[in-house]
Amino acid sequence: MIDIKYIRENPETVRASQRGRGEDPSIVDQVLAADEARRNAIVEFEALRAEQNIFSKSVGAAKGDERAALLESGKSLSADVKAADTRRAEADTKSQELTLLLSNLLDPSAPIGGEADFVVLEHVGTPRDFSQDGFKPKDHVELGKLLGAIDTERGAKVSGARFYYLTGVGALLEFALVNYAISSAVKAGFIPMITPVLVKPPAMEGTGFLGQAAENVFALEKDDFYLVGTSEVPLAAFHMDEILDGEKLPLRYAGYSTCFRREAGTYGKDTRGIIRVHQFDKVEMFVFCKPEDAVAEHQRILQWEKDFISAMDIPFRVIDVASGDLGSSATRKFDCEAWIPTQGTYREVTSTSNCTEFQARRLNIRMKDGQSTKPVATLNGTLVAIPRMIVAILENHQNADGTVNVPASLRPFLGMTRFELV
RNA sequence: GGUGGCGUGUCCGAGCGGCCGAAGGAGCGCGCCUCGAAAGCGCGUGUUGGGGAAACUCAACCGUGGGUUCAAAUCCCACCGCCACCGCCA
Repeated sequence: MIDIKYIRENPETVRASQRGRGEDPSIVDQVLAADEARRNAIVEFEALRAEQNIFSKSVGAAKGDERAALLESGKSLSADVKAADTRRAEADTKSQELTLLLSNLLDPSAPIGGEADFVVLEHVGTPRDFSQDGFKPKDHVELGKLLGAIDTERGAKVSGARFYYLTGVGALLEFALVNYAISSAVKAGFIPMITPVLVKPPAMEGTGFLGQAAENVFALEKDDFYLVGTSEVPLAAFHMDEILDGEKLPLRYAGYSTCFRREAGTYGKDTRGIIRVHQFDKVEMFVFCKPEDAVAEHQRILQWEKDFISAMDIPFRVIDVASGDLGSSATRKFDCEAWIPTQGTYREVTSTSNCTEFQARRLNIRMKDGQSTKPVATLNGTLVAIPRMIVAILENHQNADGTVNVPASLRPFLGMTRFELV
């Protein structure tokens, strides 16, 4: 949510931001109109209520006949107050609903455009030249089968398309990745967390996933729960309705959870393998910090992401995601994309967003800063999303015979240096 | 799933129709005392929104949402959460 005061004072900036995202700028004017109506309704209600408060006190003080007479006249006042209260509540709801439709303000340095208009910020490492090694790389599905690591057929049999089993060394690899991720996060000062994956509507709404992203959210309608698509949701909502001590910021959490995604509108995209699946595990970084520190913190999170991928010895690049592809909460987003040999391209493995105060306002998370109380900034970033990292590791570190070398950083966690054929 | 109890300010805890934004205590802040500190004493100490240069003032907030009433922390209903005991269970 954008601060309504800010919208009032800078409507043109907000309109421009909406346009930059390819969203409707006229919502801004609807928001302003609704806000005006809301404020008028409040003034009206408060005036009546003040009158009634004075009246009620006089009744309390009166005795006998005088009191009985007063009681009669109080009834119509009471009805007026009630009506004004109803109007106030309606105007408030309307204004709230409209304000929630607005996406976060755009960082002016974010590239403008759609999914394809990202800017490449840097390349790290060099894609391996398999012709030098004298063999054609196998894709992760094939390698997964040879190593007994991934079973997509049985995943489909049991749960349908985009489901899979991690088996044997595949399962071990997940545990190693998670352990490596959590232990390095703890070293960096993060508080490790295991979060709920079912959340109630306010948590989902507050993090901004029920807007344009709603079609990708699994819902348990019978029980009024949503399945989270990322632990960003329960981590952000962890401090919902709280006032944090400014001295204790930044608060950094590393959450491990399963993630569920409907992947609506991706029919025919990445249907092979485990690049795009309905369920996977992920370690997510989430930070609450002072608004003025958010940009620097965003860079820190990006650095932790780069460190992780580098530790896996995977070549990757960093992109500055374009305005139309940010999601409603982010003011700016950087993705790290790993080189996938059999696709001959870079694919997103991690992503970090600066949500400024957008989520904090929706979730009512504030900080004490000296005398004043104001919303905090929130940021999130992937430390490791398991399936995509497994894809990158298997494909990049494979040998001609189908065995796969284990990256040095993972060896202590796996107790092996190579995945052998089964 | 059953039964009983409970949700009040930073915390503990009283209030159970009007004089209650709310006693008392702890904590915290300021001052006195002291070489300094503790103890002691005095004063102060919630949030949000509106008006005002300010003093100040108006409205809302006692788990959440409804209802009754001229008037609700207080009565009624529903929901949520917590605690205890019983049953069941990873």
